[in-house]
Amino acid sequence: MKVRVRFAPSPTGYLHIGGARTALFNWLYARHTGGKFILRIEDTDAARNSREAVEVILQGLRWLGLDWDEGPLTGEVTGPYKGDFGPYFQSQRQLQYQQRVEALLSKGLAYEKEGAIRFKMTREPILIRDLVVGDVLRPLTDREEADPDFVIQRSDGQPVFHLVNVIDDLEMNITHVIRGEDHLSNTTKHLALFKAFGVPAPHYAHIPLILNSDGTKMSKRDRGAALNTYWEEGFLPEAVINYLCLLGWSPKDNREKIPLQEAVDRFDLIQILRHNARFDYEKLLWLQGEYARELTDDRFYELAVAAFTRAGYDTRSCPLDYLKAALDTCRGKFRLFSELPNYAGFYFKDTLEYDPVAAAKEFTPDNKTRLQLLLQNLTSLNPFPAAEVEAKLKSTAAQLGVKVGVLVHPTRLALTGQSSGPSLYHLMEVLGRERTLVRLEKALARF
RNA sequence: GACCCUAUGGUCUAGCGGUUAGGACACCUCCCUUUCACGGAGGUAGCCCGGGUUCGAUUCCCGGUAGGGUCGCCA
Repeated sequence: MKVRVRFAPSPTGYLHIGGARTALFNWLYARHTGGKFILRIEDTDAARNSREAVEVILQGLRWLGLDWDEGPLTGEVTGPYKGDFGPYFQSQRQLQYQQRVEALLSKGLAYEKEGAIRFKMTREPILIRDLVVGDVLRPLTDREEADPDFVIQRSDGQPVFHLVNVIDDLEMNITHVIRGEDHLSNTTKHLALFKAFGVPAPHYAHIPLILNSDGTKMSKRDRGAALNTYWEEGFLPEAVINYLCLLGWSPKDNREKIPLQEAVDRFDLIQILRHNARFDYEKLLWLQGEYARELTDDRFYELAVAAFTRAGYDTRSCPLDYLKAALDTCRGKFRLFSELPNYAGFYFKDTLEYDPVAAAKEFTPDNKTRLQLLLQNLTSLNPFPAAEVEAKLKSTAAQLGVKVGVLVHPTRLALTGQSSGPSLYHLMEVLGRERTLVRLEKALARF
């Protein structure tokens, strides 16, 4: 039988990083097996339902490159979708749920109480055969012992999660349910429902959760919990995907950087680890740097401009040659695109603010004399290529009898306002003779 | 409270009935260098605890501890 897996998020207004990994593992398994990856929106709770909330999920998956074979095409609940098992919004499948509830009632497997419909739950322990966790025999808890049955339809007529989840998996012919381990205990309910419907249950694979770096549960407000913050901060989707692959799964060959296609080739459910993983932002950043260095020029420019725009810079109004030359000096020097405006904003500003700590250290009487000489020597340089600038800077240092660094640091501060940045000689070439001289003069006035 | 899952450096992990327990991130030192970053060379740091099985347990079993999860007319 062809593998059919699904990712079934609830539209809560954001896509949790753990949810993203669940989607990724489902997607990997579908692509690995040549099966189908289905997106289904669990919007049974009308209060949470909004088009925007669904769009957040769709955008997140699209950004990561996790394309779905069946599911909604827009966030509109009654909108277009692809696949033969739709609609893919639970709110649009009320009829199916009604019929199933009727069936259970007529078979005596469910009953009404105080307006709600309750399912007659088995009293016996249920065996869960999990592909990741192994065989789990789960008896009832003490509370369940006291009242084992559970509500499948609220008194207002709305079906409840456990019910709709099972019915949809059943009717969409889902073969493998890959979901967070937080559902492991609930699986007995689902197994009992499948049995009541007289159909075999899908295979289950409960994957461990992602925790905060301090080991606590990652909730909505925790740093890094919402997927959209990653693209807002300038992360690359390939870095995020790669990192997520590494949480709970390993290619087992001591490599960390895994091309997606290779993950697809090698992924399997039984290799998934059984313990929770803590989210390590630093390691994600490292992978980000790895991928950032490999970007094509065009993509690099595009992401860089987006970052500047987001930070309020109008880079589009400056000459393309200048823009590209400026960005070229930044390649490989930073990891997150959100760092870029601070790193290289000096290219696009008329007035610099000097880092006060660096200014106190570099804008000294001794350095004033030195920069004045440098300014004088540079004035004669025209044109202004990096190699010539470098030679001039070094000869000036020699003339002053100081190491090059002594001259470099105040010069960098004068030209960029900062104590670190792109290669000084190259950024001077990009700024050009005029800007460089003006900035040196302005800085000298501050001494 | 009951039930379930889990346990290799700070973090992600590889691994095994006998290994100098491997890799990566982070951290520290040094080299390279105009700063930063990259790169290169080193380094600190680990099998949760207690029993049992065994000639021998990090590895298998049991117990404890710790962490996580579930027990909703939330999903």
